[in-house]
Amino acid sequence: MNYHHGDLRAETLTLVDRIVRKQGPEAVTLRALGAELGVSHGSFRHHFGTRAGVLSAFAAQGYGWLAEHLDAAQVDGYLETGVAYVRFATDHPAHFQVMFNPDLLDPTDAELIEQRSRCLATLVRSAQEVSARARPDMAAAVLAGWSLMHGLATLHDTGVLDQAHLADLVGESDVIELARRVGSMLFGSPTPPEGTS
Amino acid sequence: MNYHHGDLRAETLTLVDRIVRKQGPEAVTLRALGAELGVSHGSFRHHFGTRAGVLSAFAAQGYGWLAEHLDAAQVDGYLETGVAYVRFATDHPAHFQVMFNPDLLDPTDAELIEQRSRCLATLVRSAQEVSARARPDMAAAVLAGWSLMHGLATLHDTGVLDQAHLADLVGESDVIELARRVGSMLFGSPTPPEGTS
DNA sequence: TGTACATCAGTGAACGCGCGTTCACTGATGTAC
DNA sequence: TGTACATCAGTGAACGCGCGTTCACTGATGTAC
Repeated sequence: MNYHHGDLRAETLTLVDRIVRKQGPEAVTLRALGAELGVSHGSFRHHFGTRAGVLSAFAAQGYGWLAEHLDAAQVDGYLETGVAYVRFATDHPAHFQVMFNPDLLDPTDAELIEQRSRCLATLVRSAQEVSARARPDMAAAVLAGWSLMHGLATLHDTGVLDQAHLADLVGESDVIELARRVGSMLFGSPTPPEGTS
Repeated sequence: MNYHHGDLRAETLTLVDRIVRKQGPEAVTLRALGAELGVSHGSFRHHFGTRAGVLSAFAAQGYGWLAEHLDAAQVDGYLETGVAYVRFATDHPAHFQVMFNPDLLDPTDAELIEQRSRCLATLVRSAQEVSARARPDMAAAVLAGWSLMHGLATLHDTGVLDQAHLADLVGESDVIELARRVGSMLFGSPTPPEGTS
C-alpha cells in the first residue's frame, strides 16, 4: 500500500455513488468512506473539507454530466432532451437524489454553483430552440417540460410509481418509454399524427 | 402543569410541521420535540414507538389530507385536481417533503400504508373520470398529469425554480397560477374555445 | 358514596453508539540549484 | 548527480456532541362493585 493513495478524490465520488444507490445519502459517512477505501476518515478533509463538501462535489459532478447529457440530446429536439433528463435520473439515481436535496449540500460550494448554472444555461438554450420553432408561450413550455420530466423521474426514483402500480395501468414499465409517451402528450408527436405508430 | 399532557400526539405533529418548515426533517429529533413541548423525550415512545414512527404518522396525516383535498377538487375537473395537488404541496411543504422521502419513514407503518393507498385510489378515480371524458390513452394522461404537477411542486419546493429564475422568464411567480398554465398546456383549457364544458 | 384495582401517559436517568472535526505528525513527491 | 527544502497527501488518536432507545418508576385517570 502506498502512503499516497493516488486517486482518492475520484474514487471517493465513485464510492459515494455506490453507497447512495444501496443505502441512501444518510449512509455516506466519512468513516464509512474511509473504511471502504482503506484510508483514514480524516483524509477527506484535504480534498473536500467537510462532509457537505464531499456531497457537494458529488452533486457538482452530477450537474456537469447532466449538462453534457442534455446538450448532446438537444440536436434530437426538445422532446428527446426531456427524455434525456429522465434517462439521466435513471442512469444516475444517486446523483439525481443528492443534487435535489439541499439539506445535504453546502450552498456556498463554488464548483456546485458553477456546474448548476451551467446546467440551467442549457435548459434556457433549450427554451430558445423551442422558441425558434415558433411555439407560443415558450417559457411556460419549458417549465412544463422540465416539471413533467422531473416529476416522472422523481416518482420513479422514489419508488412511488411502483407502489401506485401505475405502470401496470399504463401497460409500460420502461420509464424511458414512459417519458417519451407523456412527453408526446405535452409537445405532440415528433412525427405528425398522419403516420401513427 | 398536568402530568398528563392531554393532547401530546396532535401537538407533536403540529410541532413537526413547524420544525420541518424551518429547519428540514433532519432537525426533527425526539429531544427537540420534547424540549419544545415541555415533555421528556422518552414520552413519544407511547404514541409513536420510534422516531420513524413520528415521521410516518406525520406523513400519514399528509396523505390523508391530500386525499381529501384531491377529492374535493375533482368536481372541478382534472386540471383543477392537478392544481390542487400543487396547492397541497405549497400549503403543506413539510408534509410533502416527508411524504416523498422514504429514508425518513417506517415502510411497515400501518396508518401510513392505509392513507397512502387511499390517496392513490383517489388518483385512479381521477383517471376514470378522465376516461369518461373519452380521452385516449387515459392512464398515460393520468401519469403525465401527476408527473407534471409533482415535478412543478418539487422544483418549487426545493428552491430550484427560484435559482433558475424561470419564474421571471415565464412572467409569473405564483406557483398555483403556473400550475394552471402548464396544466392547460397538457390537458387543454378548462373551457373549450367555442363554448360548452 | 367509597374503595380497590387496572390501565394509561409521561418521567428521568442511564446507556452505548457513531458521528464530524481537529491537529500535530509523518511519509512521499516535486523542484531548485 | 546530489542535496536541501517546500509542498502535498494521508495518519491516527483524541475530542465532544447529540442522538435514539431502554426501563423501572410514578402520577393520573377510569371502571367495577
